[in-house]
Amino acid sequence: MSIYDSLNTEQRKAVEHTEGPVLILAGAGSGKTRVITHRIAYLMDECGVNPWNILAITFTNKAAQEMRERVDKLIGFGAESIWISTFHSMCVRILRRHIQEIGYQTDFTIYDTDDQKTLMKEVCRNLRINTKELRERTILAAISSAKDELLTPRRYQETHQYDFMQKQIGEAYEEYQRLLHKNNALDFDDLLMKTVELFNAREDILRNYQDRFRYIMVDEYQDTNTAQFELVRLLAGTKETGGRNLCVVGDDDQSIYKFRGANIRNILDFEKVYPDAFVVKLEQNYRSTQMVLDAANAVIDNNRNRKSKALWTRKQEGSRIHLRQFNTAMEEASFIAEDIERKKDLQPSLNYRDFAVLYRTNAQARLLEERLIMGSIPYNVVGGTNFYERREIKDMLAYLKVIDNGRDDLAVRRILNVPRRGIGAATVEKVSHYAVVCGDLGFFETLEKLCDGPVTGILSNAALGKIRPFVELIRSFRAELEEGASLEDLMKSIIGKTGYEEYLRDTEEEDADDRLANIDELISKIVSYEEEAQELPDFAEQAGDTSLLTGFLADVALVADIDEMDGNQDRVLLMTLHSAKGLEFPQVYIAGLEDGLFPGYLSINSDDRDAMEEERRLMYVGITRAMDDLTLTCAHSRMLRGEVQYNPVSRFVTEIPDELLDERTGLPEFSSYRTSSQWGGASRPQQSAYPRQSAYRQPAPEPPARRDTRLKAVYVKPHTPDEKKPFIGKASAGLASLQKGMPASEKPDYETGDRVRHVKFGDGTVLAMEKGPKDYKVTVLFDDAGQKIMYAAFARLEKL
DNA sequence: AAGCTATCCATCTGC
DNA sequence: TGGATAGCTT
Repeated sequence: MSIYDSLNTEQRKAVEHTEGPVLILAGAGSGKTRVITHRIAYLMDECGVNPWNILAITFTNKAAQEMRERVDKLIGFGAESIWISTFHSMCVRILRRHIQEIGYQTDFTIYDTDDQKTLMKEVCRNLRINTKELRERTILAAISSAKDELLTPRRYQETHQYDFMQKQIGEAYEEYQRLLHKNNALDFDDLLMKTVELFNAREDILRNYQDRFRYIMVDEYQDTNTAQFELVRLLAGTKETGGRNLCVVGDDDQSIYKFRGANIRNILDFEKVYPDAFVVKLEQNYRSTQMVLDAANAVIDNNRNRKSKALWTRKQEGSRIHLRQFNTAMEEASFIAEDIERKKDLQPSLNYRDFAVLYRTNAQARLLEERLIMGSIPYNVVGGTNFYERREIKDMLAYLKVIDNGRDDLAVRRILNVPRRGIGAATVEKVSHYAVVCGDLGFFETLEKLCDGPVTGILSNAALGKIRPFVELIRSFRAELEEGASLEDLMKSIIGKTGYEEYLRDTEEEDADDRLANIDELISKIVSYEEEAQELPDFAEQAGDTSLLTGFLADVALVADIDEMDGNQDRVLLMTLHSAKGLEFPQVYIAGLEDGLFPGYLSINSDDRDAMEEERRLMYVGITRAMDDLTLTCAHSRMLRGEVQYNPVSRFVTEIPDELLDERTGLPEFSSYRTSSQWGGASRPQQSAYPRQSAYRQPAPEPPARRDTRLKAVYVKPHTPDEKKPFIGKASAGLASLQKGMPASEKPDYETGDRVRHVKFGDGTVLAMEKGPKDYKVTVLFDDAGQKIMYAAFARLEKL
């Protein structure tokens, strides 16, 4: 009996067809990851392929990690030498070794969306672009699409010279690239484009990688853009070079990233580019009930531009799709919270982690959060405000960036006056001007020159007196690093020497504790990065000849929201439909199903019919996340940007045949909804008289009274360390007060003197515990790692 | 230099 | 609604 016996016929074909181009059209839940992992195992076990000759590209770091684990389980050895990574981290690895060939330094930094915006502001200032008429974001979007299509500034200008605005964009693009280069920085799109550029410039380097990656697999192929396609095409090579052993896996029905450059033609035309491609369709679904699949098929059937396929399952028919409509978004949110509890009561085997609530826009999370908190239901929100986008984290990272790459002007300017050093805009202006005069020196370099050299007449002595300590400070950090300080030590030194903690406490007493906790969290991320790097045999190879710090900063720049998701905690998960791709849950809610919200008004008003088709694919992705039970909800009115909006029921709901939708069991007051005219099966929602009053005037069902106490009991259960994350994102700042009352800040089950265990630091003794406003601050003396002060909620200490 | 208020205006989705 | 920013005050 072999590991391949568990595969179905089609899966097995896909696994065993190892040579030449292969296209696997894998419907949702058709065991795609199984196929890829088994294929890798097959290559190594049966075909004698070396693990280091295999490259597998996934969409997220999380997927990469999971794939490595699964391959590891399958073959037991050698999996660590396979390249499994995302496009972006693969490009970073390659560029770290070779980017000097195309004129950058190997310790380049990566700019995130925020940095891009800051840089673009400077571009617009330099070029006197009126940002009222042409917004930075518009320019950035245009540049991003250009890069996705591998258009250089020059090529862009050649093809966009007739329209004034496009001409301006062309110039902005050129200037933007100049500044990026000056800062030795790349943006996300550059990572791909520069790698292609490198391969085109240096055939020998390309040949090198072609020789190395004899077998290439690309997951989520429907979401690749032109640059990614080109990259893969180059690496796969020809029969002579590289071998063309390229296997792509995807589902055109799940292509949902057009807005970020994904080109659905990549998958639709794969057979045109590779006429000899072997094509396999995986249509058997192992995830969902027939009812869910029927709904998904019915919806996606309205799309014209697709390869036809139909999912089927051997799973039971399942219960019908639940559809609930409410007056307001508040009621909708309440219902979801209550329904989760109701289902758990009905089916005690269900855990919180079996539930996911999906929505179109991150803004919807807020209301849902509020109601979940009110119901004491533990949850996590995926995404929204990324951890690394928080101000205090960006400040810390900026220090690290300046220490690492003195040419990153943005970072220097960010921290120059943080904490306050009395260095203001006037001084910055003078310094940047002088930098230009000196022939485009870096900002920090200029500061150094002003401090060290006998330059006079630029800055007042008062200003110099403020700048000098800053320059010295950065130099001292660099010295520490050179003398072998760990990144952890460095971070602590930064906090200590800058007085960042006091700065936070002085300026924003309100959430200073949250922010400090975030910084603690950053430190523990650094610690685990350092540990992992030490364990990794080929770290040096990955990093080129750059430092640990450079590596850490790059890693940080490339984390996606979904990478941070922890599915192991017993919590309901809230996330956008986009983030949900690739995941599955027994119980799924899709909220906010209203025309104007989902599909969004932009796609409704768009001339491009494909915009609507993309929304529909998103709906398809949402539906197919459900294993057993799917609940669709919508509201007549919801508050959007400060005003109440009235939207008709989503057209996607009406695309689901009546017989797949349930009777409103248990909630009789809702049964009238379905009988109103707009719920008539396939008929389009009449965009008619909103708001409609009479039929919908019923209050949200009251929660059963007993619920609260019972829940709290669950919540506090000692073996369920369901701590709230101390940080409260911008998006949910208003929830902070609600959360304060939560049992989350319950006293930990250990006390001073107890022995405890930490995931990273090992065992230790609690020296002190101090109650902060939201959480306990615990001081622990670890046997190996020394003394640490941490927040109880983060530390996740386990009493021994 | 830094903190405050008034005013504008907009954002879907994310590496 | 709330964030970003311009312009004002101290």
